[in-house]
Amino acid sequence: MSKKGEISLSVIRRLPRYYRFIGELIKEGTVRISSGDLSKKMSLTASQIRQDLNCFGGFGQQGYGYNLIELRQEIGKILGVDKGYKTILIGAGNLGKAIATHMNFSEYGCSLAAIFDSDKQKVGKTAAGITIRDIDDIDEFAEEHKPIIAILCIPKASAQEIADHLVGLGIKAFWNFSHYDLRLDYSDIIVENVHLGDSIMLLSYGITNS
Amino acid sequence: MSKKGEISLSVIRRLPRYYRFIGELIKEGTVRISSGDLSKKMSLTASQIRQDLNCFGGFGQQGYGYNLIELRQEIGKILGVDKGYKTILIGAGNLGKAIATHMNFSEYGCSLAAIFDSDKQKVGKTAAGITIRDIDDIDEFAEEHKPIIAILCIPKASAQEIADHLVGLGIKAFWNFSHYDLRLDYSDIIVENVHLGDSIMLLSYGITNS
DNA sequence: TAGATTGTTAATCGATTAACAATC
DNA sequence: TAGATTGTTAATCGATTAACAATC
Repeated sequence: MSKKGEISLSVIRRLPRYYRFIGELIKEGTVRISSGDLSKKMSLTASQIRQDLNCFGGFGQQGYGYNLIELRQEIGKILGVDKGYKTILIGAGNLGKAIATHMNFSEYGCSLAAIFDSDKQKVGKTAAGITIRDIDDIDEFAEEHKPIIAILCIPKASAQEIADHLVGLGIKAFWNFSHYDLRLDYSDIIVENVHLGDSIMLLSYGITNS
Repeated sequence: MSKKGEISLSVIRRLPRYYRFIGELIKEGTVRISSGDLSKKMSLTASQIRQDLNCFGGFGQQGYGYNLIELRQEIGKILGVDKGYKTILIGAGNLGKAIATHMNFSEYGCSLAAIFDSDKQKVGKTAAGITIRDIDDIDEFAEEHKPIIAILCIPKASAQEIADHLVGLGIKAFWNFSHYDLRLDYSDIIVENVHLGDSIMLLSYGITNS
C-alpha cells in the first residue's frame, strides 16, 4: 500500500476524474466498458487509461473490458472514499460557509466535524447545520476528536501560522483556500492548495490570447 | 500575439502563480530578483523560471536579474488582468453567492456584471451588492451588455444545456463549478472546469496511501 | 475456436533540467 | 574590467502513445 514514489502524481490526479465518470456510467445502467469506449467519453487515449489503471492492478479482463461496479470499488478504495476522515473547517466567511454547505463530504472520504472562526460575532451561529466554534477552543477540540484534515478558508496573513499550529495538533492534510501557497516543512503533511484566482485568470489569458 | 500552439499549457498554468509571487515581493518592497532567488521562493528550478519567462520575451537583464515591477506588468499584460472582461454568474446558491462575494474579480481581468438564477424566490434579492436576475431575462441582458465570461454554479444536469445556450449568446469562456466536465465542440471556447470534489479527494488519497 | 480487449513492453513525444556562451 | 545572471541550446528525464503478445 505504501511503496513510496511508485505512482506518479499525474496518474493520481486523474483518479478522481475516473471515479466520477465511472460513477456516472453506473448510474446510467452501464455494466462494463472497454478502455477504448471510456477513452472517447473522457477525451483520453485508451492506452493511457490502461496504463493508469494498471498502476494499481489488473482490474480488467481481456476480451471483455472493465466491470464498472468492480472498477469503481477499486478506485474508491485507492482514493479512500469510504474513510470518512474527520475534517475541520477554519474560517466561516462566505467561502467557508459555502464549502461547508455545498460539499458532500462523505462522498469524498471526509466528514465535517467542526467549524471554527476567530470572529466572536460568528461563534455560536451555525453553518451547514454545524455550530461555529471559537478558534480558541480548537486545542481542546482536537485533543478530544483527533481531526486529521483541515480546510483553510482564512486570509493569507494567518494561513501559515494557523497551519503550523494545526500540524502540532495532529492535522495530517490541508485543503487550503487561503490566498497563500502553503508549504509545510513537515514532509508527511499533505497539502492541496486551491487558488481560485489562478484558475479564473486562465480564462482572461485564454480570451486575451486567442 | 496569437501564434497558435506556441506556448505549452504547462507554462501558461504557471503564469498566475508567478504573477502572485511577484506581486507579493513587490509589496514587501523588493525591487529586483534573480531566477535563482525566485526559484527558492517558489520551489521551482531557476532554469524553469528562465525558460518560462522567455516564452514571452526577454524580461530580464544579464548580471542583474528581473525588475519586479516590469515583470509583473509584462505577465499581467499576458494574462490580461487589466481587461475587465464582462462576466456573468449563473446560479445564486451557496457556492455562487460565495464566489460572487469572495472573488476580487477586477484583480483577475474580470468584472462581474450580473447574477442569474432560475429560482423566482431568489430573483430580486442581492448577492455581493448585485441584484439577482431571472435566468429568463438572460437573452435580453446578453444582447445589451455582451458579456463574454460565464461562471456556472449550477447543477450537473443543466450545465451542458445552459452552456450551449450561452455560447449562442456570445459567451467565449466558462468557469465551470458544476459537477460536470463541460466539453464544448466549439473550438474557440475556453473552459476551466473546477472540480472541488476531485481536489479534496486527493487529500483522502494522500492520507490513505501514506 | 475466433474475436475482443487487456496488460505490458517499446517508441515517441514533450517538459524539465543542466550547461554555457552572451552580455549587462 | 570582473562578477553576476540571463537567454538559449543541449541533455535528461518522465509521461504519453503505439504496438502487440497474452488471454479471456
